[in-house]
Amino acid sequence: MPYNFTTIEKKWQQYWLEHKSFRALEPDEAPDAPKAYVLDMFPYPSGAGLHVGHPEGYTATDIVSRYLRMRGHNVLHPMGWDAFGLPAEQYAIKNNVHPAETTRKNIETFKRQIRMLGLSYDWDREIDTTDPEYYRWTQWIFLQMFNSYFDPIDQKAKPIGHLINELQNENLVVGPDGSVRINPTQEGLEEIAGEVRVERLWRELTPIEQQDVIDGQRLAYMDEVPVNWCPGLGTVLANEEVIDGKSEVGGYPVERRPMRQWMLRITAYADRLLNDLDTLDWPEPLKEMQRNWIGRSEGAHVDFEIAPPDENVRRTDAAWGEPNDGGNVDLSVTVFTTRPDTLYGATYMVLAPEHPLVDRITPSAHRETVEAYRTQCAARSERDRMAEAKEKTGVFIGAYAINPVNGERIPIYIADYVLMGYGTGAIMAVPAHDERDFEFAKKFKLPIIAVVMPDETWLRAEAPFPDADPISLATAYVENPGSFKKAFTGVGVAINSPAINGLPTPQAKARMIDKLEEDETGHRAITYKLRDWLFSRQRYWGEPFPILLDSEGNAVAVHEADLPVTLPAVADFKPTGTPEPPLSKATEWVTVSREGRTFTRETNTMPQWAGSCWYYLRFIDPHNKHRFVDPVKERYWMPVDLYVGGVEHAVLHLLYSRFWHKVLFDLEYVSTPEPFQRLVNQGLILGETEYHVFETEQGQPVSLGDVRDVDEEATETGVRMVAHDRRTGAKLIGRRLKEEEVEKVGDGYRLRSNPEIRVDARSFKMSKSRGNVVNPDTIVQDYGADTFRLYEMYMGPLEAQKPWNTRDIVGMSRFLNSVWRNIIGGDEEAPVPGTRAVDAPIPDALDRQMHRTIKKVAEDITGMRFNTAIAELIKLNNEMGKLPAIPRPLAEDFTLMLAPFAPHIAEEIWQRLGHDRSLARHPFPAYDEAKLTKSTMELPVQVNGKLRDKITVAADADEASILRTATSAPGIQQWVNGKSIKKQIYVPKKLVNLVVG
RNA sequence: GCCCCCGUGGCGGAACGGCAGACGCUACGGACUUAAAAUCCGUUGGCCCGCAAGGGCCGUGUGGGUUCGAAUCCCACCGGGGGCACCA
Repeated sequence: MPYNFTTIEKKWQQYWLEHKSFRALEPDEAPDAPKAYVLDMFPYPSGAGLHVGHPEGYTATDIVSRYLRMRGHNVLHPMGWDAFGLPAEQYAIKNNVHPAETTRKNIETFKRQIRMLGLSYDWDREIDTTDPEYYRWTQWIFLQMFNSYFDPIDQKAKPIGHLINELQNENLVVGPDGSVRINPTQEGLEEIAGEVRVERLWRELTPIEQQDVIDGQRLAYMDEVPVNWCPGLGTVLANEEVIDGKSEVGGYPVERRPMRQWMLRITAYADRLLNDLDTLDWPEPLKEMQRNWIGRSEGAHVDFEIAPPDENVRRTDAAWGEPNDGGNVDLSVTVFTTRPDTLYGATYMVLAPEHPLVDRITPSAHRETVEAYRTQCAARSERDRMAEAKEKTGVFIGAYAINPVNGERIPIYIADYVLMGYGTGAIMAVPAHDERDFEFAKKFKLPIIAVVMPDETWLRAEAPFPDADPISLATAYVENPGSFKKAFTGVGVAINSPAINGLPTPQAKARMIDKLEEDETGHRAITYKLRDWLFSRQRYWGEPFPILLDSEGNAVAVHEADLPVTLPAVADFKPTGTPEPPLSKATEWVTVSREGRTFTRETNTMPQWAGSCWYYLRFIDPHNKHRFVDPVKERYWMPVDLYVGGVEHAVLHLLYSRFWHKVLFDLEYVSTPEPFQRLVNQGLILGETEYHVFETEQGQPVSLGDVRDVDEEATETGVRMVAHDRRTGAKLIGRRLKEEEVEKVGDGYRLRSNPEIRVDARSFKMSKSRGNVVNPDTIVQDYGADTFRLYEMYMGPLEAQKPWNTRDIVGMSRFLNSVWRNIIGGDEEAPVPGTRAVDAPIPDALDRQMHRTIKKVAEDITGMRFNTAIAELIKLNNEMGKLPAIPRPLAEDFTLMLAPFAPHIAEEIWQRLGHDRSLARHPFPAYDEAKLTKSTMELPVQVNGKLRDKITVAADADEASILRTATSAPGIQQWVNGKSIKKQIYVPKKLVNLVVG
């Protein structure tokens, strides 16, 4: 008779809520308890409700939280809603419901589902990012960024007032591009003799220039950047949402157009975001993803002078194009390279099509072709450019640059394989030693000069002829590297490079940089792939910016006292059809008068990620009306000790919130440089394994070996598998098979009805269109929350990707029923519930096992190895089942150990064992070291590494006697007789290995 | 193309360089039942010898290596998954 999980689970969920069993104590309430901040990535409450992936991570942190509470920790374990975002808004537009309404309903559903799992959240700390009381502080943090700059001296954020001081004191100066840098001469710029002065002092600027410098340094700033604008949808789209120049949704054309957008200066933090990864206890692959995303490259900036387009044309001639600078300014292009050692091999230069210098240096004869090419590039989105990456395109612009190391005139091209957004938007092309340059040079018949000698293996592999003679290989490479199959991009020895000949690549790089710095034609430089974060969206359902714009479009901060800037409750939140955000239609809201002047509000909103950048701080002090978080509480709780969530946020949320946190740290609002000390990624739960046979249109099955290009294809009703016949190329359709139609033979699955035919077996990501989504509601209804929790934790390692298998759930259900039967016994409906617990000592063997289990379960919970912890509990329960009655201490300790995993049934058993208080804060059982060992031990004995017998010896026996016992063991004789024992190995308490020969 | 992770029974998965397959599922056999389901008990990597008790051989994607000893460490290859992708 199964226990009644429905009643029991409802009862205890209500009990926990009423008693606030999981309330996190304030710092002064728990002066002696160690703190633990255990956090889940809070969900976006979508309309679909919870899927089985959510409870995986939530149960894991719940087990850890419950365990730590039982170990006397003061645990902060909160839950909230990341509720701003596009899906609610799309749904709202389609169905004409206000997004606030859908969001409210979705949160309700999520909350009900999460509560039904019995998770030990402190519900008094629930937060919702769309609540004005929450987003006032999101806006407040934005204002801190708006009012801060990144100080180049101390490499940290500081209030903007400090910037003005430093400029006035001339510790900082202004560069020609308006950037701020450290004053290169402490005495003043006039000291740089004979040089063209590029930096300017604060006092040399006009007030308007001064304001521009300030605005240009803010961590939150406005800038004109090219975006994907889709007039059909009336919004900008991310690159991922654009396919073949059309919108993914609706197929409307998309244009690239520059728009004035809010940006956050995350690039200033690139180095710290990179370096501090080393201090974090995060999965290495995830750190690697962030490292790649930041993409730090070391190399050099090299300046190339621009030569006149023709020997006979002077720089002042009209052929230079506009503006005419009178010949007084040197025209030069700076390139970034990671291989300065290949500078002698630079045979041409490539600029990004959008490079600003192109207009100035293209002679009139080439204007038309250049413009045509630029238009062609602009019409294509970044994504298309990547898709067509195989074929190199570009045009010669009619100008030349001078290679600074050898004075060679090299032609300048524009090509879209050079990106304006990376490095300087210009490269020196070294076709012999760069794949892309190699391809481009071959297509445009440009010279290829070898300047690095590859090793012989490479030469032999890539040579155009099968010659094996090393000398002729090397000669051939020097004479004609273009005839080889590809460019040599590895490290070798410098050749054809007078300044560095004979040097291995690393030294050659260093020497070349030194030379460039001596000649003042270049310097050491570091570049990042990371770009500043485009932070504004033309949407309704997001946080409004706390920004006013004056008549010139200059941004002014809203006073802190006027926060929050609430989202106006408009009826019309649909896109305007122009780049104007929907909020611009809220005319009353938009116009603001302040101090006698009229302003308009910024009508863009913040992106989905804003609210999640700092929510972990608000959980610490969710009801504070005066600060975003109280500093005393912040110091107590931070950092987050354990953070669990999916890997999909690796370079989004997890990078963004580290960045915000560092800004807050620099401004001394938080006490730790990093927010999340330990992070664990839960693996994806896939749908049940599916079997497909591929068939021709006539229904003829084709074996998997004769099939190629297996893929998925969307249909009106869902998704199907498709493939092509390897020989005929005919299209094949996958037919889903029932499990019993399939059998495993050898290394694959075959049709039971026709073993000739091999079939496809795999699991897919759960998706609505595939129809393989499992709803947690059903599982909880059929088996109960405790069984559901156990099943998800027992599936395998938390981090691993693993397929769902409903059939397996019954195992956990049986386990809990068996526990119930063992400790409680027969009828749980009895008026005075009895138990099978008796006051008797635990039998020795079982006592040892119990102590081993306590040790193992405790270690496994800390190490997040829940599957093996549960296996251990099952084993102990199986042993308990063999007893006529359960000794009370065993029943109690077992129940306490089970509690973090299956809290409802554990509480119920605990109560029936005669306790009138929840076990939530009852001490977790402790194990006795002395009970872990036996007086005798069993040792395996190997001969030549193969197991041949086992011996039983005293636990404290010495090595000599153990070896004596081992060599004389009965099962060993036949293997050593007539042979000499060459070596005896005894691994203490592990095994004996005899080497004979 | 580059980077990262992973290949163990019919399935999910255990195993500080030291007894491979813990634990669960499935399947099979048995008990209970008029019967079925549910439940409970037993067996369950493959091959071979033996009536049996028992014993032997082979086995962690493939091939090599290090080691007294390798699923575990190293090299190469094959297969799967993920990330980045014209990043100079």
